[in-house]
Amino acid sequence: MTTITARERLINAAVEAFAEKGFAGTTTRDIASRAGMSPAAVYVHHDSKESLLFSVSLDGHRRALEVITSAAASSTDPLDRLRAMVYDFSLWHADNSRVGRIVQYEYHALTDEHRAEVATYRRDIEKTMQDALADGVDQGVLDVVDVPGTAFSLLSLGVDLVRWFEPGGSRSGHELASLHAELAVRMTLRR
Amino acid sequence: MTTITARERLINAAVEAFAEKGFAGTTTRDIASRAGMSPAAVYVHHDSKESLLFSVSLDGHRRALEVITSAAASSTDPLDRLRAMVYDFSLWHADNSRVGRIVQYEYHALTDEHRAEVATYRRDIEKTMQDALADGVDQGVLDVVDVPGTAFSLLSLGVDLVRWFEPGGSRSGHELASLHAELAVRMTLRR
DNA sequence: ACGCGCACTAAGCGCTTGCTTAGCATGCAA
DNA sequence: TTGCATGCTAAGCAAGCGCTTAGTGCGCGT
Repeated sequence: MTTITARERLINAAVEAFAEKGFAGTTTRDIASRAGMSPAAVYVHHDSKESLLFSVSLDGHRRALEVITSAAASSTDPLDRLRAMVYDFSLWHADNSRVGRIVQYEYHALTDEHRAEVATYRRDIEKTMQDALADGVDQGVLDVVDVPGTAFSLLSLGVDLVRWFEPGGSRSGHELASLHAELAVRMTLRR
Repeated sequence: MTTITARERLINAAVEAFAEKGFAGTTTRDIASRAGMSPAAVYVHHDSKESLLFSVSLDGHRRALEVITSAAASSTDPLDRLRAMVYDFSLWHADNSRVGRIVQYEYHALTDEHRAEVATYRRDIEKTMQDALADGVDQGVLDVVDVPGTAFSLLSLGVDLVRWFEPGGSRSGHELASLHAELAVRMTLRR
C-alpha cells in the first residue's frame, strides 16, 4: 500500500493549481486549501512557491525524457522506432497534460539555476529525436533534409497537445498519438 | 507620417510585458512605466488590465485569421494553397511571436465574454485549414485520413513557434516557415 | 488675456500576496 | 510521568496589487 505523504499532497495540489491558473496566478493559500491544509503548512514541507514549481517541473522533465528514451530503445528498425517515439511522446503529453503544461509554459518562471538544470533534460529530449532521424537517414530508410528542424516539429505535435487537451474530450490520447505517429512517418519516409 | 497615440503606446507596452511575464505576472505599474507614464495614466485610456489584454488578443486573432484567409485565396491549386497557408501562418507567428504568445497562452485569462468573442476567430482559422484539406482531397491531389486532426497538427507547427522563437535567433522565420510548408506537403500529398 | 477641456500625475485606499512567528496537540522514548 | 521532537495552525507582517480620487499644468478657441 502506498501512503501519500503531506509533501506529496501539496505537490499534487500545486500541479492542479499551476496547470489551471499558471504559476503567477496561483496563490500559496490556494495550494494549501487544495491540499486541505493551512497556508503555513506549505512551508513546513517546501521552501517556497518556486521550489514547489521546480519539484513539479524537474519530475515532469525526467519522466518525459524517460518516455522518449525507452521508445528510442524499443526497436532498431528506424520506422518502428520513429513511430514509437512520436506515439509515446504525444501520448504522455495527453495523459499528463497538466504536468506537461507546467513543464512547457512555466519554464520561464523558474529561477535561473533551476531553469538551467531542467534545460539539460530538454536538450537530451531533442537530441534523442535528432539521433533517431539521423540514424534512419544513414540506414537509407528516411529522407530528412533538416534533421534538427524536423525533430523539433515532431516534438511540437506532442507538446502542443497540452495547450488544449482535456481528458474526456472528443478525442482520446491514443487517437491523437496514432495520428501524430502516422504524420511523422509521412514527413520523413523516403519515397 | 503615423503618430503613435498614448493609447497605442500603452498597448505596445502591454504586449511586451504580457509576452515576457504573462498576464498574471504583469503589473499595471510595469505597463505604465514601459509606456513612460504614471500608473494612473493606464486608466485614462483603458478600462482595466483585462481590457488591455482583450485589445491585444482580439487584434492578434483578427490578424492571424486574415493571414490564413488571404493565403487560402491565393491559389486554386490545392498544393500551392496548402503551402501558402502553412508558410504564411508559421511566418506570421515567427514575425509576431510576442503577440502570438499572448493570443495562445493568455487565452484563459480573458473574461468569459471576451474569450467567447475571440473563440469565433479560432474556429474560423481551423475551418479555413480544414476546408483547404477537404478540397484537396476532393480534387484527388491530397490524401488525408483525418482532416480535422491533420488541420490542427499543421496549425500546431506555427503556433508552437511562439513558445520559444526569438527574433535574431539561429533560425529565421522564413527558414522555419519553409520547413513547415514542406512538411505539410509530405504529410498530405497523395502518393 | 482668459477660461475651458483634456491628458496626465501624486497620493492613497482596501485588499491580497509570499512568507514568518509563536504556540499547540500528539506520539513516543526513557 | 516527564521531556522532547514532529506536524501542524492562528495570527500577522511588510510589501505589492488593481484601481480611484482629487487635482494640476498646458494647449487652444475666443
